[in-house]
Amino acid sequence: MRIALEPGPGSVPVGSRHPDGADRPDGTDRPGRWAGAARWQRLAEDGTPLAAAQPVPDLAAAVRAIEDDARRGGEAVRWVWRSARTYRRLLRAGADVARCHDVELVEGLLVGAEGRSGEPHGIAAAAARLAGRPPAPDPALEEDDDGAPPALFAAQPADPDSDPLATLVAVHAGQQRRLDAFGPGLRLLAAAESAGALVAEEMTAHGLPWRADVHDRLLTELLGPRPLPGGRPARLAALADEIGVAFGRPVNPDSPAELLRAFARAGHELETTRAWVLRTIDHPAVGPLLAYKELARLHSAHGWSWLRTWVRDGRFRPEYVVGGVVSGRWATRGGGALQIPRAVRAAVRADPGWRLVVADAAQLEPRILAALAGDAGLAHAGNTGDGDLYAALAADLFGGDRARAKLALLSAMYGQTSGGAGVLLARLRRRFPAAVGYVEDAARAGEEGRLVRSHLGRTCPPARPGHEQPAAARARGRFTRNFVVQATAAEWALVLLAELRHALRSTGSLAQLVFFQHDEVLLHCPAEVAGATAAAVQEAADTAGRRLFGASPVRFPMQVRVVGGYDEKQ
DNA sequence: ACAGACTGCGCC
DNA sequence: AAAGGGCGCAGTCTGT
Repeated sequence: MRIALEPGPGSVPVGSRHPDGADRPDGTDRPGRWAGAARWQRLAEDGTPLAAAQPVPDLAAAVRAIEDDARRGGEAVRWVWRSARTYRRLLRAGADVARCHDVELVEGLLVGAEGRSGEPHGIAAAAARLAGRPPAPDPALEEDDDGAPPALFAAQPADPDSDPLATLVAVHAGQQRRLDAFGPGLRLLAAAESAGALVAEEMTAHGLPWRADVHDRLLTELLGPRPLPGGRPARLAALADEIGVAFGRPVNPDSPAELLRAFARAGHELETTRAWVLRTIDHPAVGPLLAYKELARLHSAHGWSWLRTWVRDGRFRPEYVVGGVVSGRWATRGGGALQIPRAVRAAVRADPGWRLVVADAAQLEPRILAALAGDAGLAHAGNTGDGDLYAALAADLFGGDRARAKLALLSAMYGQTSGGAGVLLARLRRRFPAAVGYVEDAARAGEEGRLVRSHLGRTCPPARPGHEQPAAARARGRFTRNFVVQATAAEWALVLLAELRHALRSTGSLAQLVFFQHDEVLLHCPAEVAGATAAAVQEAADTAGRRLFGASPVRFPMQVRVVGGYDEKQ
């Protein structure tokens, strides 16, 4: 059964915060009541209403009751809501759910699949689309967390369709019909994307354990003592001085233009000041400049000001944007969560008595390609030896040179041909014609202006006009070539997350999903369940492989570490 | 003063 | 002949 849920304007969680206003140390809020005009309506699987809409006086308690009943063997429920903002509010009120249908995320998938990429996919636009009205640009659907109503409903009080619950129910039913027009893949993707939204909200609520004291110590070791706000750390100032001395006059190392002029005066005409270019020239400023660049980046991107902004009560809580990237990868808003540099990963530490389970999919993208293309040879290469696909490939085809094997494979998936990649690619093509042919077909589709789709049906947005020039067409080909692999890898990871979450919930595990980055998951769990948690991750990976590719021989091994700190090898 | 483009680099 | 996919972020530069 499904239940469409609309918290409605003005409903706010009451008493859900700790008395002092802070989150509880375990990252959860105290269960609270949810006052306001919440309503819900029971639906059949196809979205048809089974009963009249009902007001729900205490939403969080009501949701908890239904979920508890399902856990005890009652009917399973899939909650239908407008967006994960509803779930964020439920979580704060102390209610979590097993399954949902996220209307705005599904609308995004459908809009793309129907060849209308770029059209808005908020509920207002979805309702307009359903009614055959021109898709009005989405009003700012941003709604603050404490429940200010979105402008959408406030703006149309007289419209009978402005009943938010009725709109939700109608759009959801329409989505069920539209999903029928596509294969089962898109349905699976819709469910996985929705589950991903649950995971994302829960990960933000749990937070990634982050030791501010360790981070501060690392920064101090590398940069010198913490400077006054806005100030430049001692180590950076010293390096800037060294650079000035090397050039014979002060140069701002943060200004590429100044650096180019300074190098030109010294007889080095450079195109850019990228680090790999600087490494090729012989000048006394290069050493300190490279050191400066590395440390300046650490300071500005993940330094003390980042720490103060993003870490509270021992947790880093990035906001994940599910499906925020065209390929379906997640993005994050603020905090640079997907670019945590290795240099500060030691600050990610499990609580006392707890462990981190760090799991990443080994060589995910080539394995995805093998499965997508049905390339038995490449699948076999991934299953030989100790599971190192690149090493197997190297032994088989590249005289044991793992680096060249990796370059060849990545070139096939990214469209690179420089650096000798073209020759390696030719060798790869002869050995794995299905896999290489698959990405080359995708590249050709892009060059010819056609659309490509992921395995489950996420559709790449069409090229913008002006891509008729050869250079642009080739760029488009590289994009579509990569899209089919990256987007399918992203949906595999999404299904893994959904399966893992399901497994943890159904066993009552205390393990928490706390971080996700493309092909890597971090869990935080009591030490005594770390082994079981690690096993659950591999099981979820296997299940994800079967869900996407059925009986494919391709395996998806996870490299799992059970550690105290994110930087530890094991 | 502000916005947006550009540069360069972190992660996958 | 040459041709490297996807992001977010901070700082500089440019245009208004």
